[in-house]
Amino acid sequence: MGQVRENLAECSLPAALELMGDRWAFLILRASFNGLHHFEELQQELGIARNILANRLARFVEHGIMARASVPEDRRKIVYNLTDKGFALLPAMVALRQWGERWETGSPAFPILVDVRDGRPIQQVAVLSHDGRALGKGDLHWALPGDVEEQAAS
Amino acid sequence: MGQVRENLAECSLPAALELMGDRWAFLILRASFNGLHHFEELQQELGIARNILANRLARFVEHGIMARASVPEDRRKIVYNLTDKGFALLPAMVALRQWGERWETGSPAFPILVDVRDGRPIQQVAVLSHDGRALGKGDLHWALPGDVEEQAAS
DNA sequence: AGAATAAGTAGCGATTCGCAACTTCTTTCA
DNA sequence: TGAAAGAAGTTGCGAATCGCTACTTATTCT
Repeated sequence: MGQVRENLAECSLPAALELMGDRWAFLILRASFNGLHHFEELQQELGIARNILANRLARFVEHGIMARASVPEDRRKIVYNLTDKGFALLPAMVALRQWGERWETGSPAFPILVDVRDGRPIQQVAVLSHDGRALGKGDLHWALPGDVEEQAAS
Repeated sequence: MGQVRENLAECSLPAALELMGDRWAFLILRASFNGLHHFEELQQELGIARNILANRLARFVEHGIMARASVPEDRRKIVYNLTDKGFALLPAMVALRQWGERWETGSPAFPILVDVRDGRPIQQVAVLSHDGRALGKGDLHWALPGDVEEQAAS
């Protein structure tokens, strides 16, 4: 861990943070995941300023994590829905939320996410090895292309 | 999904975002995870403004995700190290990075994280059911306290 | 002693945030 | 059918934050 100095500029983390790296992005995402799809709903529930919300929604649409559609039955209304790309942020959001529960609020914070099939709570989001072991502080290191292919072949 | 309207105010996500919800927080965290522990190292590698970096490090220390210590051998130097609380943000960081790789940059972005035991790459960070199935778009819903205890007893 | 290094701090212009009021289009209601 | 209300923004403006550069302080090297 830490032997390889990653080139920070070419990494995908900055790209992700450009979109999601502000105080509202994940909250909007979660609200949408929670069934809020209209501008006014989001604005009132989150308490976000209207211009900021408008700006974020536009950026989300621009970046393809939300789709904007007007409602035929009521042409005043606009529906914002998560795309697959937007839904793919769920693990990051859940990880952040679980971290907050464990280390900040301390409480399990209902309602919780459960598997719809058996109603059981989801696991802690974790970094797992290829065979499913949870990897902790000393279990990880950075590898360059050559190293990995070599190991995969063995 | 979305039937239960979560009380957004009492959730732990805002608490997490208060600390990590800006463009630099996760980048500093990753740099630290990557073996950068000094002010000047972080500043030069990330290209972050000095006052902002100082401010973020102070906040991280204040919130207990980093520990600040002076180096006995060279008393000019200060070492910043991740605490367990800070390390616990790794799943969120990796999830974000993997999302960026998959949906933004498109490339696997070396170096990659591998299991130190067998050198194999880590899995995709995902939301898993109690028995380890990856849960997707339609596989989740929100549950209130009563629902969950009921299911757990069965 | 003098120069260099590490870790900040201070000043200041530029950007972003957040609040409140206003606009536009559409729907409902009397 | 005309007036009021609802939905989705937009605009203006003061406050806070960001980012760049220069400066400070303490320590170490030569």
